[in-house]
Amino acid sequence: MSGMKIGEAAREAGVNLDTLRYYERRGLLPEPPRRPSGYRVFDDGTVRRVRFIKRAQELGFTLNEIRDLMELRLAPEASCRDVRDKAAAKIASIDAKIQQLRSMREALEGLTAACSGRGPVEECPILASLSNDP
Amino acid sequence: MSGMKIGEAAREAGVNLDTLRYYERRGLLPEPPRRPSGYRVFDDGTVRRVRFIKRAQELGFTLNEIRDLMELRLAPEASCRDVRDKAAAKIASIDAKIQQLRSMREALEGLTAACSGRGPVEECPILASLSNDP
DNA sequence: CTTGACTCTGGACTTAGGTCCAGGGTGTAC
DNA sequence: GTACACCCTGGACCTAAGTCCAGAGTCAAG
Repeated sequence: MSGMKIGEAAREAGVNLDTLRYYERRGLLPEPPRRPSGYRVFDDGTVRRVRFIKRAQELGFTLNEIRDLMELRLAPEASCRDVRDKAAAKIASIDAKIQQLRSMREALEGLTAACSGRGPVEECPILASLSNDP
Repeated sequence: MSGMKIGEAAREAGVNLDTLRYYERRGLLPEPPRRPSGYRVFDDGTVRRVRFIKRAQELGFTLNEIRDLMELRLAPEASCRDVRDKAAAKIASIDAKIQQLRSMREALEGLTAACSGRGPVEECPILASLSNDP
């Protein structure tokens, strides 16, 4: 279905209509043609593009990274390897974040293990441990 | 060393001096006494309190959660169990975040495995997979 | 007494990704 | 011929945790 107004395009893509205008400002969507009234006219390609963005976001890419990824599609000299490299870098940064969360988890686990859950808050070993200099 | 001005207290605590004023506004630090000139006067207790905040942040607590945690210390009816429950809830939310990152990682891993790294970007299976409807 | 370092306030700015609003104009179904 | 849904713009607002700034006042050493 081609030639949609912004409301319909937003419904099709599953986003708020302000999000479409925001993506346009951010350079993630091309400036759409306009009707004489100034109304934007969207086509299926744009809707698919928005869904691409949403899926990439679910994989942890930021909007800037997604814009780079999409610009790669237009670069004649870009290779499949460029895309794979970006994906690999993203995997590495996800791994780093997981590691950080694990060590936070471990520290918290250690604290709760020391706490019986009984007694007044003044004797809580968790608070005590946070209060004492390391 | 008691009776510090804000600059020294900030150095002692290892934070920016604006951070101390910000914590005061956010209710994480009590309003300090003032000299006749209006200068804040900090004591060691405040410096320790800031270090407490910083350590709790490293464990993934937000400033609001830390404020709740510290208010617990003043509540006469609060028990050690309340603190342990908050820590346990934080562990659960860390676990949830790790799970989400894992599934992102897995999806990305699947995509890069499908990509040889050779060929032009038009044939990239990663971009193709992001472009196609799920 | 002057110089330089320090402090005060209120408010603006940052990153990321949007959402919402007011005050207009447009389109169309009845 | 009008009621109602839709669209436009620019800018304000949101969360989180600060950082920075201008313009004014204070303090300490030499």
